[in-house]
Amino acid sequence: MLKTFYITTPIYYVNDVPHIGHAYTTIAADVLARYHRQWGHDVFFLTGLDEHGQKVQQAAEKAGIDPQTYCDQLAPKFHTLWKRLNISNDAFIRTTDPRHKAYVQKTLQSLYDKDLIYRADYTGWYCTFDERFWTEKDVVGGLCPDCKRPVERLSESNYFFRMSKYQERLITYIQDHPDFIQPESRCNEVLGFLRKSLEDLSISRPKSRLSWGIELPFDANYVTYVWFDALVNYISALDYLTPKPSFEKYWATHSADAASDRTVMHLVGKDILTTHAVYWSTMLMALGHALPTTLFAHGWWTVEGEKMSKSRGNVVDPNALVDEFGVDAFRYFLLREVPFGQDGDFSRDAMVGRINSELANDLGNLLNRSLTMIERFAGGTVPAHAPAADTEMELRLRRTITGLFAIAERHITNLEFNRALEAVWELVQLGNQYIDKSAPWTLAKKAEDKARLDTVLYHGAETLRILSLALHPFMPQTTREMVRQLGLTVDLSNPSADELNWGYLQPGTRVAKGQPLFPRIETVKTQGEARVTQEPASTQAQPQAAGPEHISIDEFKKVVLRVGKVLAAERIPKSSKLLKLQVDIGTEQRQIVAGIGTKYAPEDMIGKRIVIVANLKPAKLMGVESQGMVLAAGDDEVSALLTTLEDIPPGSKIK
RNA sequence: CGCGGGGUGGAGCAGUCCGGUAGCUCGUCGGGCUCAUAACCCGAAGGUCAUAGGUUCAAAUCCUAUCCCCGCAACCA
Repeated sequence: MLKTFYITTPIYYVNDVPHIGHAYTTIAADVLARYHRQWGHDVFFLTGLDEHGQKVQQAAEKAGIDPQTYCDQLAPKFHTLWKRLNISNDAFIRTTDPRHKAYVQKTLQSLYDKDLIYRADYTGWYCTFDERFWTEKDVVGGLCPDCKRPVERLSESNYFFRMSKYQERLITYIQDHPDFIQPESRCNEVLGFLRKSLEDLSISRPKSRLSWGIELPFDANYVTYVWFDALVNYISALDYLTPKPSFEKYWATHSADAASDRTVMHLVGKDILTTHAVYWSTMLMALGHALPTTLFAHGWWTVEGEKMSKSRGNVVDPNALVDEFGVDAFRYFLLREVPFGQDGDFSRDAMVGRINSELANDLGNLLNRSLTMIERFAGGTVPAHAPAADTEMELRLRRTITGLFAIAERHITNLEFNRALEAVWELVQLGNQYIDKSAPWTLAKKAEDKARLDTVLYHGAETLRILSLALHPFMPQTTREMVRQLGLTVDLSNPSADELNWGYLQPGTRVAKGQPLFPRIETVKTQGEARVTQEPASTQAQPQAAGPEHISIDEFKKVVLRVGKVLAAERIPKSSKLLKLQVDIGTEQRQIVAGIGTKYAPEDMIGKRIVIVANLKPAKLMGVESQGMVLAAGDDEVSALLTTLEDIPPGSKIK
């Protein structure tokens, strides 16, 4: 029976344009899909968008359009990017698809009928932003532990999925299937999470506060929780798409055994591991379905050493990178640079380094020099391998080639893309060494070395053909160009058995040398340091908006500023930057907490005249009351305190 | 003692679980080659493996303590 391989990315939440993280998961999934197709497996590769929920509703409101229009506008950004990145997904689904909605409702109804969903009253702290309730101990200082926004006390009647019922079964399952959740550290994380007692999951939201969702089939006053809706996509798509991918084929009959001929693999970012490992797994148990074979949580990218965030304006736009470096260089870099389960750093220097050294110098140059020699020394057609002319070098090259696919298979099966590529590059290097040691340019000078020359040229070309096969899942476009230049018209995505073996390349094939695969990216040398031209064009790189709007003098007068003299100062324990100041402001003494500890030592502050906001509402910082605010200059970090030019008495008014 | 990750030749990393010649890529230096995208190949230099103790015949690896860095959290009022 044909092996099946069902691979999914998360369906991405459409509250923003796609960034490098989306591209990363999707490219990894694409490599796996292409790899398995190449080996003749029956692959279904699903990706799509998650379009319901509060955040979409809010984003749409902000944009002044209805949620569906909002989603319709954003969806093409993803869809188009996947096309540009040569993503070979079999379907691109959206949760606002009526067929998906119907399936979710069917699912909800069946769980309700089995009494696995029940209605109950719940009172708790609710965070609007995250659309979830928090327990008493989670909520610190009235703030959501996740997003730090204020939570509100809310009591409402909701529908709950009996998730707690499956806790023990899930723990046992995970322990019995060590390959289910990967990498191992993430598996331990999930088991750690499951040590706490699992509660039932609220899977409804009253329409009164959230209408943008799928209506519960058994209560029209509610829509379903966005995660319930989203997770179901992994099975709904198999059912409703046309032509029907078939749930029976890709999922129902699969066993959790990794050696089975049915594989179901979810790739997710580490941030949504729990949702998948716990919510989705228990949902599947309740539905009576098998769990996925593998749930792999990959790492996150930082950018130039910093966390990527919209506020920092350093969000990497995959489109800009493709524009500048090309699709395959981008795909290659992401998978080569960092082990898939770990966090990694994206930097231009690192990317340019890999492109120049590995793609241009090693791989591209190998093709270029090989073809040039075939043109120059063999009249432009692949010469025949003369077995009698073999040396230990040819044997070694062929041994490496023969072993390559097995090594690559092992690494790709383990999702160790970087290792698979390392293994391929060993062959690239061996190819370059082989040419150097064989020195065809010398052989070409003597007629009696003709057989030897032909053998070397043939081995060079055939090595490149094998390389194009091995690299095709990673760099589909480049590898097609490689075989084109080798004079072949093969379909790398669906090779015949012969093509996978040494010796497929026929003597007499006319090569078609073309442009270098990867032109070197020239850097500007500045004081011995390699620098590349420019930072990537950021989508946010707009000039600072014209300053804040004007206020009236009366508005300014609302702020009471006074000169104060610091009487005492001390660090607040366990705080990195907070100082507690006792300040004389003439009429009284104030205790002020200031975030200036990174710049000023407490002893430096004593006796200093400072400027404070005297009528600010008191607030507690790390449990310490602050009755005012010290004025200081600086953007992110405080760089200078304000004081007065003359020594005037504390309490003096500032106007 | 908030949680977590980390400190290994100039840079970035592997090795640490299961003690026993410190490895890879880039960079540097020297050489070779001239088919090739100033590419390729060969060789070399360069590390008291954060620090201090301890266990051991033997420690980057195990134990203890300390210092430093980076995320996250708590705080720029």
